[in-house]
Amino acid sequence: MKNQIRHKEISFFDKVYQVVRLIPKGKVTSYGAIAKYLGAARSARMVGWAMNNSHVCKPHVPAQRVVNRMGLLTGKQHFGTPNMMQKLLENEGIKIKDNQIQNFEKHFWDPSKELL
DNA sequence: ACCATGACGTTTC
DNA sequence: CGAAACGCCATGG
Repeated sequence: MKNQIRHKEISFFDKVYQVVRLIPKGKVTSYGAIAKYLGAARSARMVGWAMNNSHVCKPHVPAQRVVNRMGLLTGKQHFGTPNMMQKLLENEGIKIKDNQIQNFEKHFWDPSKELL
């Protein structure tokens, strides 16, 4: 992949990574919210795909804080071990049951609102 | 340029 | 209420 900045333009993926890094500890957001913040509300799939490539990203991308709109840990399988994502979130004070984040709205962090 | 992929989201059945 | 079908769009081959 092109990866990083070949010219001056920043890739869609890189934008996603930056937003994900801005998610406060103990907070979570959805792919759609990130996509919306990036101006591509209908590109939620791209956000998820960007996370798939997040493993090539330099620092640690807290992809565990990014879930689908229902607060479901859909991408936990991509953390190497199936329980890694849940454990990371629980370590931040988030309760999860059956891959579902409890009090999802309470932990939800909307970049287009909070970050502004 | 065309086709396949994808950690989503909405609608439909 | 759950599963499937569609839509959506950036990226790679």
